[in-house]
Amino acid sequence: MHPREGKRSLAQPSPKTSSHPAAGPGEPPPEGPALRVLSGGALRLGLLDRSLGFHLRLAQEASFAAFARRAGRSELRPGHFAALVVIEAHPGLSQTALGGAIGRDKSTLTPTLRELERRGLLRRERAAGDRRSYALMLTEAGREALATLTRSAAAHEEALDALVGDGDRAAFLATLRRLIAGLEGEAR
Amino acid sequence: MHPREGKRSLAQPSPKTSSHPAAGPGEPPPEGPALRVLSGGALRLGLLDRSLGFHLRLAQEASFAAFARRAGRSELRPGHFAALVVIEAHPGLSQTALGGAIGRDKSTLTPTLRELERRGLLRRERAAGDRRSYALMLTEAGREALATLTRSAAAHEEALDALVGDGDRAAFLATLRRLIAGLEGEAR
DNA sequence: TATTGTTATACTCTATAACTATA
DNA sequence: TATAGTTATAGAGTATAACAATA
Repeated sequence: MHPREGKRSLAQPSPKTSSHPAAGPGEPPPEGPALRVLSGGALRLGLLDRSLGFHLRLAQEASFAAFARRAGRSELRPGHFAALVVIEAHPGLSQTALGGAIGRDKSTLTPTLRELERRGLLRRERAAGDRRSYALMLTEAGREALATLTRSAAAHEEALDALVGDGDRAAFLATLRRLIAGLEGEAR
Repeated sequence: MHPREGKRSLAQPSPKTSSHPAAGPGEPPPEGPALRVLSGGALRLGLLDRSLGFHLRLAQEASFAAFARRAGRSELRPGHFAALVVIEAHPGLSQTALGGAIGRDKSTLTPTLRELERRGLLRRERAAGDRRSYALMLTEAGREALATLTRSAAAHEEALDALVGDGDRAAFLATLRRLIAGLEGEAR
């Protein structure tokens, strides 16, 4: 597929927003680069064969790829989708607040929001109390675009559920949440 | 921190190497952008709250971040680590083969390998039978650097194991593998 | 002074295309 | 002609810094 796919840019450890892990200078053995060696079955990697982190990485990439296949060719990229989701959930929020929610600097959102506005998917109104900020809200077209995207997402989720298995879904989700919470706690 | 951390670049659907999922034009709702809303606890996202794909994404990012914290400040980035791992496992392989294994174009590896060579971590010898290609192999320093990185990785794995729990580790890993295999199969 | 959003810049990662030297 | 590796170029995503308008 395309260039820039779901790679994970790993950078040095620096203080970033928060979520995106960037790889510090160290490096992410388990998550590291997208070693599809294991999955592809071409070459084998000793150490990584049993690594949870590595498999978590592969599973996430595979899931991401599968979603991308289903979503098809809309021109909405991930950043757009994220913005739509959060704005729908929190109509009226500011650009800075949105950035905080999805872990992006406000300057990063400027082109994204402008594009969504250009397409008529969102409206920006100067906030009543503070005329420096904009109150973001979806237009009807924006809600529709999000709904379409959401349907693709639902199909994707069904595929994941089928692979995980009904009996294991709850446990699997619980384990993921445990990892998320535990690792975030470790970070602080 | 630094700019560019571990972001995930999502691009449009174009023909890429292969593994990296890149987000097609559609978009990856679940995996999409790094919505740390859920985790951070700031805002809430309706639909994504129960999404396996989304949690997979968050868990992977958290794991990645945790690894980066442990790995510390070596100057080896993810791409470097990946190359070292694969070369150690397959001494003598060519640059093109390495690229295939980790899902990167050969042109992408040129600077990475040059850097590793410059640091004395790997040697490139013209292949005996085919003088167009190089046979890649780690130097003693390269093996040591990899060992250090591996130790960080091991500590990271222990942390993950602890969070997952002894009783669930096998099941969790099995589920991840099922997802990986199932989604890859779906791709073909 | 501090904050919101915009603009100008810069940087990483990755890719495609074209080029050189082999095959 | 086809392949290995290199170089040139491009593009996506993100960030920091500086600026204007507003608090």
